[in-house]
Formats: sequence, structure tokens, C-alpha cells
Amino acid sequence: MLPRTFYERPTLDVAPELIGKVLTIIHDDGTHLKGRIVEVEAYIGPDDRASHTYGGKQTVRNQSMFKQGGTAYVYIIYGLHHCMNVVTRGIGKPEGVLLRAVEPLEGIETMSMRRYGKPIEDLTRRERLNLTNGPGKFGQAFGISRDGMDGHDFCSSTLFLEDGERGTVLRSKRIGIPNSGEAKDYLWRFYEADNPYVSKHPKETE
DNA sequence: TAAAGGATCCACT
DNA sequence: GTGGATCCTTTAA
Repeated sequence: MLPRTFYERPTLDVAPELIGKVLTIIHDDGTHLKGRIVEVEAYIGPDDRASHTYGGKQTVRNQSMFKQGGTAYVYIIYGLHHCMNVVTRGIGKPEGVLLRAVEPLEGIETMSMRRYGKPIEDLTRRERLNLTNGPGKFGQAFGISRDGMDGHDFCSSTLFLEDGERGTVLRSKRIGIPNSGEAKDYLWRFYEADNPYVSKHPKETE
């Protein structure tokens, strides 16, 4: 399992290195879920208009962002989708990386039932790719919720990351950022080239 | 207490 | 490629 020192570094160093890492979540009912991370975005609180912690703003919802590196920050977007972040740097530094998409490795049956209520063999090709190719979809497939997951430690026996194979890492502008303000142009999205589980393959890449 | 908006997803064209 | 759904969190009065 990746040590805490992996997370307690500059966010823009951690984010691209998360590509290819294998995430494991073990739920209370014993189900093992594994996925290979293929898409992330960095959010650097104090200087980032698009972050929930812009200017160091601290609320009931985002308090996990202020904890030590390797903490999970889970929030609900648009009232219904759960998104998971990995907190970086140290206590009092509200920075993190949003996990946007993974490639399913283990527990695919469970993911299929959670997402579509039917077994994997009944899914269309499109539905299989739609299991985890977006922040909210990944959250639903992995059974992520604020109860129990928010504030959880990535250095624990039921939630952790391990090394995995990594392909070519590309970078782009982030997705869903309003088309105004200086934060929109930052190339803080990282994803694996040619991976079908990446939510979007934009034109502007480096 | 009320109002506005959002780090998205899905169905439809 | 486009637009609507949907409800929680924040902020201001």
C-alpha cells in the first residue's frame, strides 16, 4: 500500500502519479472493489477559484480537506452524485485530487448491480464503459457515500492505493469549470492516453 | 428562512 | 452535441 509520504507532497506532483494506481475499497459486507485510476483533477484550495476551499474557506462539508494527506474527501454534487477526492499535503493545507474515472478490476458484478440493477452479462457495450467513466458514476459503482467514507484514511485496511501499470499520461484543462475566472485555464486534469474509461479525450493536450 | 447555483449524468436528437 | 433533471450546501437577509 502506498505510504502517507506519497500523499503529503505538492498536489501537482501527486496528481499525475495517481494515474495507473490501483484503488481498493472493502465494504462492511465484505465486498472487495478494485479499480485502476485513469483520470484525475487537482484542486489547490487557497489559490483555486474552482475549489471548494478557495481562499482557505472552511465549512462543515469540506472539513476533510483540511486533514492530513491521504484522507478521503467525499462530497455530493448536484444533490445526488457522490465524488471522491484524495487529500494531499499536510494538516491545514486544503488541497486534493478528484478521482474522475477508473477502470474496473474486481467486483465488477457488484458495480453492475449498483449502477444498472442487472448483472454484467446483460449490459450493453456502452453500459459497461459507463460503469465508472465519470466522477459520479465511479462513486455510485463503488458505493461511495459521505457516511463512512468522508474523512476515511487511504492508509487503512479497507481503503488504500497500490502501484499498478501506467500508460502515457496526458494533461488538459479541467472539466465543468465555469468559462470565466483565471482558474479555467489551468492544465490540472491528468488522464491516461487511449483508455476507454476516460470520460473525455479533449483536443488540447500536452 | 429563502434563494441560488453546482468539480454531473442521462436521454434524446 | 444539447438540454433538462434534481436536491444539497452555502450565503445573505
